[in-house]
Amino acid sequence: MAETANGPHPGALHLGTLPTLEAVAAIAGVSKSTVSRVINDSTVVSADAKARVEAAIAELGYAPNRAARSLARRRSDSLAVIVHESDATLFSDPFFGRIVRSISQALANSEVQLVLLLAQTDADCARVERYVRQGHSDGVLLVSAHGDDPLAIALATAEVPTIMAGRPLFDASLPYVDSDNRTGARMAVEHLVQRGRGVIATVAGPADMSAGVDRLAGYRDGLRAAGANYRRSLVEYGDWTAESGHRAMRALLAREPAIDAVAVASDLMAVGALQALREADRDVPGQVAVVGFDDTPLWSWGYGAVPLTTVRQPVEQIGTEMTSRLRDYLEGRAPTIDSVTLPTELIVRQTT
Amino acid sequence: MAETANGPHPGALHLGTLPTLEAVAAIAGVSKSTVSRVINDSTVVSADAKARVEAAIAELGYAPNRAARSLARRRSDSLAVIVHESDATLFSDPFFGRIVRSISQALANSEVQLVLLLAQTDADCARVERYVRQGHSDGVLLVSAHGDDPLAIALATAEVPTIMAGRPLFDASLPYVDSDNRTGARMAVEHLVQRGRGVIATVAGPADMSAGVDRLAGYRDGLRAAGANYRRSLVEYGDWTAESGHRAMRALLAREPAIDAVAVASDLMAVGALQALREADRDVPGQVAVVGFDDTPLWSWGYGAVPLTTVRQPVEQIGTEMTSRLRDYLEGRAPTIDSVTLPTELIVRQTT
DNA sequence: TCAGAGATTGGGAACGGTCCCAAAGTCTAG
DNA sequence: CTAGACTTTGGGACCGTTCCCAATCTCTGA
Repeated sequence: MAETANGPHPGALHLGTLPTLEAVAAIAGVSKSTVSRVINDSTVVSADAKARVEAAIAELGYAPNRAARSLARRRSDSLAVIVHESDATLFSDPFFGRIVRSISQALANSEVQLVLLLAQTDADCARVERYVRQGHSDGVLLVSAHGDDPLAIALATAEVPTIMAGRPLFDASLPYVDSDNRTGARMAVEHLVQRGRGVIATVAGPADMSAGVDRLAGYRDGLRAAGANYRRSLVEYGDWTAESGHRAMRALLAREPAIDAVAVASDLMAVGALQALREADRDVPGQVAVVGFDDTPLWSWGYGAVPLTTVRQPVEQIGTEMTSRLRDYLEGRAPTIDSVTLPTELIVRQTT
Repeated sequence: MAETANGPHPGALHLGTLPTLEAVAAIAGVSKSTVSRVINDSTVVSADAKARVEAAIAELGYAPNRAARSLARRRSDSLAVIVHESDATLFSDPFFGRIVRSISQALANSEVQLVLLLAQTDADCARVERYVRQGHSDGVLLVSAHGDDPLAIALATAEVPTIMAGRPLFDASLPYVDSDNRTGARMAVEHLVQRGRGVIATVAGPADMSAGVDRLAGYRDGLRAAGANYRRSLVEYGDWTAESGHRAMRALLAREPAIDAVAVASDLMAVGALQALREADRDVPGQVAVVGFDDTPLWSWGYGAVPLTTVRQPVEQIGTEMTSRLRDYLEGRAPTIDSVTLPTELIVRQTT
């Protein structure tokens, strides 16, 4: 440490030679202030001065120093994307990747940086919370696996503008962007009813996550709407993994062999369920119809099975919507951050 | 813009109240310099002063302002992770997520931020290059899908310390961390030979990516080592997707129905190949043995098929190794960034 | 002709750290 | 007792912006 502090820093050598605002001012023959005005699109600059400054900027390849700007503006021009998946279970779930990618894209043509913070252990959470609390980023996009995320609660009490992906279960007053899980699940059941299925089961998600809870509620809505013949609900819970879907489907078949349809709360669990059905020699969709949820690109195509009928949720749109809402607030275009629920859509393929 | 510049910035309100180094100094009854020394672990501070400063820091909940520190140190304390996947094909590949996650973890208990930059279009690339060139981050971790990535070439010529995931095909002088694809593929073939297979084909990756090229070379190495009976190589190319694996496997079967083993250059392509074999009524591993490559957690477990024998590459280790090598250089612990090739490992499951 | 309004511009004090340099204090050896 | 070395401390310039304030310049209308 002492060594690097004294000697020149090898990786920072090129930084010293970067052009500054002063240099631009000197070349353009104006003051720092004027250059600053041009950079920040202030209208009170004469066309002449503006042209000279722009020429100088182009000549030098100047770009403002972020650190200096942040310091003066007292704003970091960066947003923290916190991904909290305490469980390695969700490792293979492309949901996180898709969300992060869409946030990144939404930020692409702005000056705002995306600082990615992954939290898995409790120690990570504490570190992340400290980081955010210290005002190192202007706002937070929280992508959490959990309905009762302690991190969410912490951020809700801190004064950091935050928006979540997915409705928090504990009703903090944190704004969120979610997809309409309940209606989506209801549509899935209605579709199964229309196909003439009589005994409709479900593999539900965890009861401590809003996506799990809402999709189960939608399943029940669907049964209720279908009338007296559908009064009996058949529920087994999974944890989003394919194995859990496999296990749940076996349990359902054991409980009620007459099942002729199942609404599964995620595509990945549906993959497991399909495997269980194959092992039980049930033809899909001949004997049992299956609907998934998510429309995960790969799995929905049905490798190792028939292309999956599923409910699509607009994952990318969740990311872009989160980003724009947070930025609208930060940049004063909106007085508050409001929650929103985006529509889901039934995609009929070959398992129903 | 003018509006937010004049009025108070809603999202930045809390920033104004954060404790500063001066405040700490005042409370501890020492100078700014001394506080700075304590923060930066300078040894030339008396135990007494150090204790007082630490007490003051704890009392105020002080943390240094990143922007101010960056400005003074002329260093950003952030690393850019650039993910360049020009092709949405690779969308579902968890490789990128795993790499990013491991980099993040490697950075977890340091003060270094991870700034994520995703590039898909050419415009993205240009923007990313500009960003990096301007010295906004101390170094770059480049995770690229392409062997001849223009971004890589640009960074190689720029003076930004950079390390790549995967050997670049064009031999820029960029350092990289890669896994030993060639040896891995050879081990796969040797294993098939040991199992008594006689006609061993391969589904290769793209010829313009080092992973594709190296794994194909390893396949050929394996055949050559197996002797005269194995002189004939059977190659079809895929593009890492399951569909392409499916297509390639069908083509191989058409060319040579006597195939009794196939080394596939990725697990995902192996999933497609397995599907093709199932459609062709070949029993796996009875009639045809299959080896994949990657050991992708989900697919290797064999949903919709038998658990896949495969070659494991240490994806997470690639991420941590990239990070530590880059940091060793940046912090003056290493004079240069050296490339390294990490060992791969054959994981025998049930498809061979 | 000239006051006053409006449009431009420049000067310079922050912003919150780092780090060079010199001053003050402490100790050892001659 | 004191020069010289070493340890510890404080002062203050500087990093590259932003933005407030005052100065200058131009133009209009009485």
